[in-house]
Amino acid sequence: MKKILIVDDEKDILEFLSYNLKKEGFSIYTASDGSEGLEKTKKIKPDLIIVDLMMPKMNGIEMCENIRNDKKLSNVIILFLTARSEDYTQIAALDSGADDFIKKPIKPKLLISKVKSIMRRFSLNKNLKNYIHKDVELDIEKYSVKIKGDNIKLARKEFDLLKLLINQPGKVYTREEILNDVWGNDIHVVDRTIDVHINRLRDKLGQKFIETIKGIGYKICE
Amino acid sequence: MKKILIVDDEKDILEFLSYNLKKEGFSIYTASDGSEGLEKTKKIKPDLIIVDLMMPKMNGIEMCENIRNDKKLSNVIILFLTARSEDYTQIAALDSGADDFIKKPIKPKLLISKVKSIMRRFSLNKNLKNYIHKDVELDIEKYSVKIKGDNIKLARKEFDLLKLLINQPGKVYTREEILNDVWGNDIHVVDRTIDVHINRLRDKLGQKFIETIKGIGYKICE
DNA sequence: ATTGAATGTAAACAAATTGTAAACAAATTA
DNA sequence: TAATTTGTTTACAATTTGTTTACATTCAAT
Repeated sequence: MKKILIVDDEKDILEFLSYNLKKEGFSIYTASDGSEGLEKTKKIKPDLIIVDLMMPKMNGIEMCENIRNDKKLSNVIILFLTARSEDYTQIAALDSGADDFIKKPIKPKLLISKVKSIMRRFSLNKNLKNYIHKDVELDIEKYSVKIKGDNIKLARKEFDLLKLLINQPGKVYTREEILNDVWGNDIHVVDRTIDVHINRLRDKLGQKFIETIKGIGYKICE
Repeated sequence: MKKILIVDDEKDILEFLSYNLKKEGFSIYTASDGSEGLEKTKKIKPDLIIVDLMMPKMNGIEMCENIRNDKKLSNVIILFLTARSEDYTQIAALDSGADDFIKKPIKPKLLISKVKSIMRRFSLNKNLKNYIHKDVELDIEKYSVKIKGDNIKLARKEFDLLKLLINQPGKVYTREEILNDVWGNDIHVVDRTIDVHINRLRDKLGQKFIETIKGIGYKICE
């Protein structure tokens, strides 16, 4: 289910947006200022953020810039809420990294169709995501892996395995999960095979990158 | 005088674009949704259409498809307005016949130079596009390839294959993608054929120009 | 500390993928 | 039509990748 983070200092607006978007089946998270918004963005990794331009403390623009400067977060979509009186010229000049704008007062129907259409289009190229964790960077489209900027070579199974694990660093993947994801439908392979590939990954990525959880499976160290 | 039709549901953006383009001497027409845009396209026959991808009702892509399917209108140039972080090389809009993209937030100077340059390009020649990567230069119109300025001769399939790959150096193209793009609709060819052509390309362009990603496909080295 | 299950690891082997040359077919050109 | 170029298939070699196995090591529970 798609996650949406809403950042606004006005409770009314938070509730209004939450209500309308929940109804459409999104999972909604909220924050009441920019710094809280940034924190939650890192923790929750939402698919889309709706943020008010005018907030006390860290404002929306700052938050937006912070997110765009963080490679790990750079895939998120950001929509700005703007006051009616602000004209497009001013907003365009900001160039803070927002994807689009929604004008107050917010009309539910418009909001929802806007959110849905942008989600739809972004989800089309979702499988072209890049993952970055610690020194390791992997580019799905280029099938390339970098450590501290240097390219290394992974075999296909190694790449697929890493791609799965790095999806959620810290999450333990059981052997069963791994087999289902990496080896797919009819698995005609002993599960110890995984261990060997993990081993080879460790040789290439460093021994401490992947942790063994005895009796359960493997995970990428946070 | 060149006619431009702008299609967007947001009044602000319509005004913003109108103002900036009128100043440059274009005649501007506007529409606020896809269906109105389609109507006006038929009536006015603009030289260029700027359309927002994010619209409720008939969206930009639909409108674009409608226009491209109408032979009488098919010469018009279409520019899409897209959200900032969308990867425009991937979105479906490309297939629907868009010619180029403008990212939000729109900066007046960029907008104008883009509009002018694309008008110029199209008035000269419809699809004159050249690719240059490293020492290799290919001229689509002349069907010619140069290495360090020296002409070399490629067979047609070799040229088409190179043209595809060089589109996005670094991106891995699977055999399936290559077959679809280079061999087209009904493919009656074994995919090993690709290997042979890759091989011949390597003979002519140097061994290190194209890289094999085992189990996946081929890509041009960055 | 002992024990036993789980995991690490190297080596051997199997399978898959790709490189390459050669033969032939199809298309193009003279 | 003949000659030449281009495209395709095929066979086999070379290489890479994937899997299993056997044995070593680790770890946690007793």
